[in-house]
Amino acid sequence: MSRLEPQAGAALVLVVDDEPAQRALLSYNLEAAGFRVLTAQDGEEALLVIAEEAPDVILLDWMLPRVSGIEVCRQIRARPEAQGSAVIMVSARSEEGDLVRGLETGADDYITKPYSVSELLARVRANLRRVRPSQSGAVLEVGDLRLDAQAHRVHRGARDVHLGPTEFRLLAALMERSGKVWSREALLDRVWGRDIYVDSRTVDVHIGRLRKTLCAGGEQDPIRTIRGAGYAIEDR
Amino acid sequence: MSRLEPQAGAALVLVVDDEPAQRALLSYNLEAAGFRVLTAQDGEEALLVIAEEAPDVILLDWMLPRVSGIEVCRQIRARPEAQGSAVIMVSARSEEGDLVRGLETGADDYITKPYSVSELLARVRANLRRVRPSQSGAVLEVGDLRLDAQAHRVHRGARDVHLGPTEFRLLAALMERSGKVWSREALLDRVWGRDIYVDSRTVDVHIGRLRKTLCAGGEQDPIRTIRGAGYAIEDR
DNA sequence: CCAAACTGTCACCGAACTGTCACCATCTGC
DNA sequence: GCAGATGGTGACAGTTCGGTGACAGTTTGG
Repeated sequence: MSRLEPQAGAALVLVVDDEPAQRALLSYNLEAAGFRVLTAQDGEEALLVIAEEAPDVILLDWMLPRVSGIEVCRQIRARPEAQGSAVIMVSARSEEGDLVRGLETGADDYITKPYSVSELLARVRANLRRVRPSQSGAVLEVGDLRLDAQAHRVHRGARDVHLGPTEFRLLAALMERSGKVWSREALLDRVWGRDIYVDSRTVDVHIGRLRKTLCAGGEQDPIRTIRGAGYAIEDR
Repeated sequence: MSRLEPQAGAALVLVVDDEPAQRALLSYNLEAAGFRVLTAQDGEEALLVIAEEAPDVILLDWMLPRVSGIEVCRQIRARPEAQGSAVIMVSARSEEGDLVRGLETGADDYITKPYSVSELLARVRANLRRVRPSQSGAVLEVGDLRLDAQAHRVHRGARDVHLGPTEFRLLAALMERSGKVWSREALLDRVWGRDIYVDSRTVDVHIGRLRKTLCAGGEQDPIRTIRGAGYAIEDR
């Protein structure tokens, strides 16, 4: 496996582990596979990072000092910003009770030590595929809309629709969670990136442009405006 | 665990296994946990069922006659109707290569035999939570009222109800604790926020508007006024 | 190097939403 | 039945919010 440069659009993985050596090992392997990696050494730090960066996948060590992993997991799941993240618990124990408790608490998956690098990466990718379908070349479908992330192509029914880069990412975000209401801030984060500063009204303008293009054939508007809250895309 | 009747809204699980005894065992346990269950004895039958019923979760045995589970998994993933399903591979072998191949092929999860019933159910539920987020959480229901916080949407029976932001939050508060009597002050706190000061009669006006909208189809008023105390919403 | 495509911001407008009031119907205790 | 308290509601005016055309700056592709 060759070393890849993490790109701006690469998936973001948060590693939560109290042992520096573990963090370094995981980070190294994940970065080598092209992921962007953040680390935290305890639950408290993890929650801070999550609030700021909204990682796509969270690797959470079971044995944390002070607060147990399961408790951290529960806290993470209680945060609205973390709804879009997948949580993978990492544990030295393979006792079934732990597994069950972990999953019931809201973890999405579970890896038992010792694990191989390929298993780790497979798990991370499998979860990523679920949480961020558009980042893994999947084809998203909502109603008569089809978005092929790999081919960078959008169809409305039989019609081929051309979108600019921003509108494309915007539509991909909306379609990834159809029905979910995205606030303007969440969309800015997701589509424009965390550190870019643009006026939140800019989202409106792009939504307008997106609507115009999507409905150029006289179709019904698939984007719903929720006054005071944001936008959502919907099947009907 | 007591035996539950599978309800109309219950999640649908497809069990694919060639051994009748296995199918029966899995079906029994899943049904006992309240799931609706379908079965198929090979990949071909599975694909037929998937096309017709679009199950939420598919439990796929690795060792199938004629066509291997991994091949079936690939075929399932190729079907657009199966995009909304989670695939859990069930295997007797725990070799890592299989796991990796399974996940890379598009399986969402993996259970190794022997597994316990609680592990099975935990896995199914965890995957369900991902695939059908609305079936496990943010939806409030009281009588024929349904409020989906994620989608910011309200239904009265089959009718789609449109509410303004304030009415939406007001209804959400009432529904969150159905039966509880909310004083005007408590509602002001909860819906308008602690530091905003508005006349407490304003609550009355919004309750009135809410009632009008909720009963626009001639339905019964779901909001009860408790003279001298406040308001409550109720199932009846 | 130029034209076309794409972006972000602004200003303006209409629609939606809000809070308050006045007036009336009910209810409560006496 | 009466007076006072309580709750329902239509009207209204002020405010906020979202849609959109215009425009200028920037990037892209040939």
